[in-house]
Amino acid sequence: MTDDADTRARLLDAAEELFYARGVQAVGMDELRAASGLSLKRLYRCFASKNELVAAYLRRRDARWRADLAAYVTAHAATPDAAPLAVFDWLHAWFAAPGFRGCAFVNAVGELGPASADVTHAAREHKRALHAYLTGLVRPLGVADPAGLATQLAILVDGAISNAALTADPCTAPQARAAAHTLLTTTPHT
Amino acid sequence: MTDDADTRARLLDAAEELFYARGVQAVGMDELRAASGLSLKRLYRCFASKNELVAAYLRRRDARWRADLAAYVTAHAATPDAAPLAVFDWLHAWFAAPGFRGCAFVNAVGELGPASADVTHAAREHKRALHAYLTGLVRPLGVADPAGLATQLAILVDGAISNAALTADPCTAPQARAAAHTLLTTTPHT
DNA sequence: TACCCTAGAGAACGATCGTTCTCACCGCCA
DNA sequence: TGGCGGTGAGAACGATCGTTCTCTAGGGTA
Repeated sequence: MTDDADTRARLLDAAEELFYARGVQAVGMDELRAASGLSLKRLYRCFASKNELVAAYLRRRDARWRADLAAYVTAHAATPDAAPLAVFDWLHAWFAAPGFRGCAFVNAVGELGPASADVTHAAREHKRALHAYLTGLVRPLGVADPAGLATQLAILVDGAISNAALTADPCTAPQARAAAHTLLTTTPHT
Repeated sequence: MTDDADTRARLLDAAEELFYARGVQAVGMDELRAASGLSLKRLYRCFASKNELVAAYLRRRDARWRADLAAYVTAHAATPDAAPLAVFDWLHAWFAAPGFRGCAFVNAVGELGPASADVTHAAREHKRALHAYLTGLVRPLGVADPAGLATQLAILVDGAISNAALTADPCTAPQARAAAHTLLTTTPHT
């Protein structure tokens, strides 16, 4: 058995679950070995170091998080106007889900921050991609400044996540949704 | 010399600088000893464990952070209407300050989270106090739902902090301020 | 059957962690 | 002057970390 895609997936599954639930530094490589069922040798053949594994964990989580969000929005938004608000409905469900513990990228940067350039880069890429997605959602609405409005929505998204993580109250999401609704209806149109 | 207030202050100064800059787990007790100039014995007489020191660091940072914010707002807000917006001007200056690295409480909870009840409690108290402060700022404006509006403003504050921390762009603050302005002017009044 | 390459299990390693202990030393009261 | 309680400096301790190494076992090929 070489380090094929299935092996990587199993390892990343274990890494995501443990890293997100307890933080990066609180999870040791031996625990990852036990959770993934792999041997240490294969683990280190997939990722040469813990840093690489952490970076891969963040990259995959970014892709999956945004794919889940986009799938929900396209499934639940009947009209283009409803799409930006559906983002906050998805957040509401996420906040209430067991194991929710805030933004994995904010947590990772707060924990490792300046010590790991890979983590900082992955987090920055995540936020940039989210902003681009939100810009795409508001552009069809014919607003005057899609990028600026997307930035304001992104601030609401991040704020809702942080607030929900600290207060453990999922109802932060409806409040953020209401604020987004206000911003969307009062922003100037072309 | 006993563990008087000056000793505690020096230790907490060092702890705040190091914990905030590099994360809690990345800073060892020996480094705190070197940075504070205290001996390990006195250090452990002030705080019986690292956990207690971390909790004290967060409590003092909460008090100072909110005092600084309140002082700025009272000094720079000419009218009650300007007060909530002044919050975001203060954030703007903070984001641009050297060493800014996001919300200390979000970072600490993300790093230690479920493993430390004291940290979670301190962070929750911080957010609760901020919400109470914002409620006090919007109440004189005669809005219909001061607490709800304060929650929305708190979401903007947290979102601006997270965004600025990840993107290293202080201009998140003006965008959050603009969003706050929209919310303030369109909220129903009594 | 004999050989060899690889994999798994886990011991080993050096570093570092939080915490405690040792020990020489100093100011203080009798 | 002579003990004495408390101090600072740092060694020591057990635990745990990320990473590497050893050793054994097994399966494919000639």
